[in-house]
Amino acid sequence: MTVTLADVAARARVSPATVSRVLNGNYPVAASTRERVLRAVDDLDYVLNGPASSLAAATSDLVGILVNDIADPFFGIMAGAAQTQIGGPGDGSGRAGGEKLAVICNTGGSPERELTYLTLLQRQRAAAVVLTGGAVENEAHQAAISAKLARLADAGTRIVFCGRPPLSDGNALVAALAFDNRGGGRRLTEHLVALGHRRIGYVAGPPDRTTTRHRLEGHREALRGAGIEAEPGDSGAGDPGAGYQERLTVHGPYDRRSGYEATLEILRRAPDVTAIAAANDTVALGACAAVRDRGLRIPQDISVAGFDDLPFSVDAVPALTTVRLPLFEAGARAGRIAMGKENPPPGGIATIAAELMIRGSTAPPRAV
Amino acid sequence: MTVTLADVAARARVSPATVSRVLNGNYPVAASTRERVLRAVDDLDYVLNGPASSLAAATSDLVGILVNDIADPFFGIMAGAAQTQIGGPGDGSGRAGGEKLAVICNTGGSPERELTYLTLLQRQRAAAVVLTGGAVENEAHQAAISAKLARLADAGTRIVFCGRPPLSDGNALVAALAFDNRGGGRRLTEHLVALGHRRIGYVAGPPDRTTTRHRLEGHREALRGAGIEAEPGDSGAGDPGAGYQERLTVHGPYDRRSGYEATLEILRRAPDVTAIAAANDTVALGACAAVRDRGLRIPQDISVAGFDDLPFSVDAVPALTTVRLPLFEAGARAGRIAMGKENPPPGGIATIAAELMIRGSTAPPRAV
DNA sequence: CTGTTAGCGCGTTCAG
DNA sequence: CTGAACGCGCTAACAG
Repeated sequence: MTVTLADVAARARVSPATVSRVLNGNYPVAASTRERVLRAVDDLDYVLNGPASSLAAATSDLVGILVNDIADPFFGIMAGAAQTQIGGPGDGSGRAGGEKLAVICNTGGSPERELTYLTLLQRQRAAAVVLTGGAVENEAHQAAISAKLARLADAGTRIVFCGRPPLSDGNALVAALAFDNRGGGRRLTEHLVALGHRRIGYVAGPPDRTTTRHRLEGHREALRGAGIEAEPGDSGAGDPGAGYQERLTVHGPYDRRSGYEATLEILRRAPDVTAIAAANDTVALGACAAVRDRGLRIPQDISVAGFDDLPFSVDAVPALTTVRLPLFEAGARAGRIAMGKENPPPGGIATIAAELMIRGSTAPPRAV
Repeated sequence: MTVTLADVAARARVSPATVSRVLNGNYPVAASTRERVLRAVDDLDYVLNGPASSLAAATSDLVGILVNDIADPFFGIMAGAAQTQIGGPGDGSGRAGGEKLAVICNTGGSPERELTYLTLLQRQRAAAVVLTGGAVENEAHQAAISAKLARLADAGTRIVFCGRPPLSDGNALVAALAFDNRGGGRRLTEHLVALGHRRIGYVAGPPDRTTTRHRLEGHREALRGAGIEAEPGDSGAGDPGAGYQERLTVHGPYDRRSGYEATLEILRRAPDVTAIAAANDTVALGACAAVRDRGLRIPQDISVAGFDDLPFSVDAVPALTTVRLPLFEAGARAGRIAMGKENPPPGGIATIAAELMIRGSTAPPRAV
């Protein structure tokens, strides 16, 4: 029923080996022969059997791209960018030549699913794997992932991190493009402090993520630098032992709803905050909604800032002050490294700068 | 170097066939034997060779999900939802049992790349393919796609459309979940008309997309129903032969920038419009920005409406009136159909309702 | 319930 | 430059 290499060979009056050689193109074949073969391919509408080919060659043309949440443009942009470098433009014939099949796998942020996908990719003998976004900070999982990646690399799969810090165990088989989340977080809060803010709420991401931790650390660093850290809350409210900044930090998932609720909570705990920094733009949007629903104006009553500079942030009203991450560029670069089109950064690790984008959602606090 | 099924068999003191049977789970095996085999698998850290398995079984566990633009949450949400139904939750071991590998392929809206991906998926002997979003309306491409899909279906690949109208040639091998774009577009404009708007600008999507056409047709239908269609523009401006509504419609890509520029253009052509309907929410955001940059207020001076009800629309200020599409539900259902967990709709085609969401961005026009 | 026997369709030697 | 033979690792009949 299905047409095989042998059928093509028969029609082109050559041996199967010759057909294979034309198709893979990495072997000298007489022009006239190649012509005949290609005609036969088209005539018969032949499509290479991927599994058979991969089995014989011991490699496949699959490249995996792992993301935490594909519905989030943060990942969509990186993954799409990586795919542009991997999928190849095609030759327009739909015949599919040497292209790789770049495939995006949605882990939902679950380390188990991440491992499962890696195994699936390993099973397919993937040519490369790109892991995007922050990692979960759990020693057992980190170790499991690291071991799995080592085995993949061992089998010839190229591994690239994108927007993800290098493995803590210093696995050198992996090229890593890490975002400067800490620096970005620091500069953002420094900006707020420079405006005159002293009481700044922070809506953090899920507690066990590297991204969350780094951004929060940057925030705290800036506060400390301004001598704000130790400032006590009005004693009598909140946990006695908890510092003011601790009370002003609320963790939650990276979504709008979390930003909304965390902001209400912060406003409840400390009605005198003059600014809210959010872990990312999506969360910031929720924060804005909460601020407005409480009858407060942005930025006159409260400043709000985000992180990532996703496309919609400029359309918030007022436009969101945020930290720009070059998601597309980073994704594309990761894709190129995965394809071997570009060399990994020296030392295997590159830190990608984060740029402060000052817009309308932040302003000096009301006169105290 | 790499451990094979035979190695596992040797260690478990059974035949390769038995190992295969416990791994695939679809054949009776004594509990004690299975136990031994699984232990051997873990001991040896064995990972099934996907290509070999696919070759022998003549099917793979790959499921493709084609999207036009993965950076757009419209597709991200559907694709992510589909993947939840396909990837399976995993058993937490990272060992990867019978799960399918759901992979997202980004076509960039290009029919060539769509074809290429289909070929790649065909080459991999994919178990199923889900095509999401509007199709390009070009007869040659439609025919090519249809032929390719027929061949895929023929080889046992299940095909599901999600948010995409059925093939015009009535290819019955495909299950289609189509959005009621026309009905949604109609109801949206009816809402504007009911508010009292008569001069309504329309920012349409790319001209050759089914989604674009259907939404625009719904819009025109509503105008016609209200007897607005024939209303002439002030003669002397614009193409002599063009009707008023034609002049008020500007096409462009489904992105923010296009919404911005198209809206400026509409405002230039017809400064007296009182409402702008956009082809989708992203475009509507750009339209809002343009309206504001022209010094006009929403909705007092101009009403703006979107389409899709993406998560951020409720956070626009004022919140965006739009048409809600159940993207997640549709994606999940498509995923289930692709997996054979749910039967295709009767006749192979289901139309999914679109719900009008009235929010703050639309209001009656200023007193005329 | 388990072992044995054949291929699945292709890439890659090795000769010519 | 081309053809013939072999085997990649696994599943699917068959037997037992």
